[in-house]
Amino acid sequence: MTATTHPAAGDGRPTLRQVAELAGVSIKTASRALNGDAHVRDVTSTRVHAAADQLGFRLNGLARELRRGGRAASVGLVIGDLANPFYSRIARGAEQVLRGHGLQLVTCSTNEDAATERALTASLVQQRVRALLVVPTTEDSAHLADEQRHGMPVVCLDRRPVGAEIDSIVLDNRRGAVAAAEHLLRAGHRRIGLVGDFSRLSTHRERVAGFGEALRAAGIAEWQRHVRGDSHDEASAELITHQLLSLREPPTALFTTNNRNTVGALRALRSLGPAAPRPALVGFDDFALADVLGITVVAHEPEDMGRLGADLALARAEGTGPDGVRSLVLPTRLVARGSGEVPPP
Amino acid sequence: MTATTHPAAGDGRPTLRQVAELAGVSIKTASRALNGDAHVRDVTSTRVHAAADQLGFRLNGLARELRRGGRAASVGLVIGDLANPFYSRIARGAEQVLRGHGLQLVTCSTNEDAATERALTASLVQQRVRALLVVPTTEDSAHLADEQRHGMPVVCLDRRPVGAEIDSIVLDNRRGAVAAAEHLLRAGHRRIGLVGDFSRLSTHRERVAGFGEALRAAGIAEWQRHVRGDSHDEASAELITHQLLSLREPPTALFTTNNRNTVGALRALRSLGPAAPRPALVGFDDFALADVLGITVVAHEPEDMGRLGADLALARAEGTGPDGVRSLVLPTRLVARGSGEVPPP
DNA sequence: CTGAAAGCGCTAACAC
DNA sequence: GTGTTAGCGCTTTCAG
Repeated sequence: MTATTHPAAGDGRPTLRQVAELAGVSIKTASRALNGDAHVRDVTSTRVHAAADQLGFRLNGLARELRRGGRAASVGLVIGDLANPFYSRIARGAEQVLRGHGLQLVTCSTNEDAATERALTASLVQQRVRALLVVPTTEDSAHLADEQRHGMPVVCLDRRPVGAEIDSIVLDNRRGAVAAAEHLLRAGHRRIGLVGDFSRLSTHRERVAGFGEALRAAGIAEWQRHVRGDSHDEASAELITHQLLSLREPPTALFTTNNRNTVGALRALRSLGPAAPRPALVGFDDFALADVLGITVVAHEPEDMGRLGADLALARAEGTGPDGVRSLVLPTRLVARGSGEVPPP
Repeated sequence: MTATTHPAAGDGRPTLRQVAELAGVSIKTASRALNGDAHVRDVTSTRVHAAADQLGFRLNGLARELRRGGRAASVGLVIGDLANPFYSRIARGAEQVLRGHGLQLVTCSTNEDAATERALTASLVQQRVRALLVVPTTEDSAHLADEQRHGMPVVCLDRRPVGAEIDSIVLDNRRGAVAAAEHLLRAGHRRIGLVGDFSRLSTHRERVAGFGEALRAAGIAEWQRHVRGDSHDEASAELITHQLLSLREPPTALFTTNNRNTVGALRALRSLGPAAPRPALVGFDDFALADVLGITVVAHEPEDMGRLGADLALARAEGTGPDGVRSLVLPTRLVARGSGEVPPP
């Protein structure tokens, strides 16, 4: 009595055993042949491959990886929204590196929700991804530190993990913001509005800090008057822009601190009509058609962040990473295209 | 002699056995408790959970899925380029559906290369994803049909599989193109240029067919004179636009058949300078800032394609799919924003 | 060069 | 309610 439990036969796929039987060899020889092991006679190998092709055999990666150490052939990427070009470019960069290692990328969008982030990372850990690339939603990265402590390599992208010793790759937000502010100051602006992201994000805080630094250095003590935060989508950026421009003394220039806020601001400016005076504009993050629209931006390469993040994460996974916590800071560059060079009226 | 082979101890993660030992129960009871099985006394369950938390235990998904039928808790998505918003919106839609089923999305970019597509799908099959969502690169979908024959659910998105009985979800390309062409004809244009994608793609062919249909119906026999193809990136679209506009009798209107070609054309138009006569423009695919730029487009919802594709693929995976091959065609709608309503000079 | 046996971590079946 | 046993499909000893 074989007592064969048939929980669900994979899919209709044959197993290595069936290939071995058809080829008239042991299961181990079949394995060796299909894995390109040198210690197999050519004739044998050929026969095994023929049998495999005939049956439509594919190694079961789950079984293989389980036996080889219980880790999946993939890496997890946890981001805010896959459809935001900033994130999808990070994903693209990571994917490139992973492909070179025969690994695949599992992408998850958090919608910037902390609970979702925790659920997704837990799920990825359960799936035993080789490493975790995370754009953390909140400043509470304790759960990431936890996973790391239990052996899961974690690299934070774009935003710094707070209160946790975790590798990170972020932009030089402060200097990028300084460059943007100085650019506008140089054009003669003294009242500059800032349309910012969620205040809890390190990116936002660093960009505001750089902005304030540059304005204070220019003798503008009341720089905070036109600083707004907590706009993470185009609609709210549009609204905030309208509000700023409706002030008694409206800003003559705007610094929008992410790509969605820049788009929202552009939408607000357009709705003013062609006659209205246009404030100067500099945006953080480059975006599609910024060149066509002539928008001056603080540009950087999200792909690099993804690539470097994947490199570092894989090094950690293989135990070849650097000692101590690594914190990379990537440069930005100001690209002048017209909108930031307009003088005040 | 226990002969314990230690190929690589997962990561540093404890196993279910260790949790069971610490809790003083059998491994099966531990399994039941952690899986929320009803047949466990509350006290026992609590003790098991406490032990699990203490050890930082996470079920090994690989082992679980292997035992439960050899399929991974994920679905593969094979697309041209993750960083193209059209594709990333598809991914977003698919992800939403999968999350509802506790599954994750493995995204792979082919760069529109046929060999890469084959390699990636093979790799996903080996990884035993539950289903495959593919935007096929070529018209040779034989390898996809193969996988399907061996039990892997496959759904083609955006482009029709050729010579293979595979489910697909595509846009109503013909009618979208007809709408675009008629819109331009209505504005008075008779010489309309088309900047198209790779000729091998069903999307391209259907869009050209609809375009030709509308122009012929308007009595324009020589409609093919200004039709160009094989432009899949912004740079080549820009070049082709320049060439079209440099003809002795240049088109007075343009139909760009995908988002990248529209952007390329816009770049070309901008470089003409503000004084030059602007051809009218209608683009296939909506895109960010099209509203701000006032570009008339044939719009549709890529997220829907991803969602419906995931729904169908999962239904197939669970054996609850419809009989026969399913071929869904999603509608498009023309959004007039100015660029398509300009009359000829 | 080839094979037999053991077991990765988990769950299904069937006892008790 | 709980435990025992077998085995998912593969690779890794170790023996020939």
